[in-house]
Amino acid sequence: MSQSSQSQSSKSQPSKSQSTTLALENFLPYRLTRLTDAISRDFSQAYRARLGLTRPEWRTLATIGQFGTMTATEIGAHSSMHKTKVSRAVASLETRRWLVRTPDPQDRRVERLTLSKTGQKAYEDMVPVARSFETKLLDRMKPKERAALLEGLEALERTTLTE
Amino acid sequence: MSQSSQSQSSKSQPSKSQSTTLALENFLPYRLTRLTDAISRDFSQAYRARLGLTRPEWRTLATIGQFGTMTATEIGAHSSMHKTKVSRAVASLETRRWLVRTPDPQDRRVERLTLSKTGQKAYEDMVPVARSFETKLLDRMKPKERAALLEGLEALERTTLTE
DNA sequence: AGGAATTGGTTGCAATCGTAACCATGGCGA
DNA sequence: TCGCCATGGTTACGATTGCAACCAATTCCT
Repeated sequence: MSQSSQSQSSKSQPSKSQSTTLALENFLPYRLTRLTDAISRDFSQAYRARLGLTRPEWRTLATIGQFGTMTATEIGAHSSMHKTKVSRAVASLETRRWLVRTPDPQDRRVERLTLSKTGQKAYEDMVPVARSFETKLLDRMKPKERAALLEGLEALERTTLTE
Repeated sequence: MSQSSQSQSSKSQPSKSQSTTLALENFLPYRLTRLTDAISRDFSQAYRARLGLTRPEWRTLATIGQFGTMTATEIGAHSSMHKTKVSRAVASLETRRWLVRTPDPQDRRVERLTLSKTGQKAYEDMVPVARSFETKLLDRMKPKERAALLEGLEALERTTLTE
């Protein structure tokens, strides 16, 4: 599925003693980035091919699609994106006419962002694609493994993310 | 630990029906990238602060440190990096005099890359740091969760990575 | 033996990204 | 009400990235 990462050279053996050495291929941060890069690159192909979106644009679309109307700051908070990324993604979606800005009458610094009809269509087009991508990913694992992954991820998120 | 990702807006509720909507925060590719970004950013701070290395440079150092002597292509294969990344990282480590290139007498396209004494020192300096980073990460989880994470990750790697 | 295709590695270029600086508005205390 | 800090959002800039093109050396095929 993923051609993005090269294959491991499975034959080469360490020439240094175990204790002085770190096995990169077993190192958790490395494993996570490698896995994540491959998966998110595969998935990004889906929305890039289908909608011509970049990743920040997809996340922005997904967030507004999920909640209906949001401010740029809220989008950033919900999709873990820096505000400059959100700003540029919003600008790009706006020129595509997939979203509309309306000034907030209460606070003129704020812009309320809403999907246009076209943007909404695009979102609704992508939801089943995303769902099936995730399903395919999980369905290749045994039920026990799948459960383990979700439990483990949740635990790691709990201890790592929310301060 | 990680200030890199913003906190979730835990109060906002979806304004769309469940079925038409995708909950980004539960979407596996999103969860993985968010988690991975946070972790690898935290870890990168460690080697950036200590050694002044970028991520490709750290991976290169780690790979040569692990195997002793390698070619650029082998480094890329073992650390999942594009050859241009490896090329630039090697060049940078070379100007620091942390590694040495020696031409391969058998095949003059190839360069054999070895750590200098200084580079070796730097590597040996980082190994315990990396180990303790990983340990700290895992030690905050309950044993059962830790086991689940590792089992789940392995399974996902198995079905996703190795074609 | 002698091109054609492959491999190892580097470089140019355009796109993307994060940091910091910035502008405008709003909240707040004296 | 005035000044000051905080907030929402955009932009300029340098650094990093991936892709494609490239050069040199090797292997393959006939």
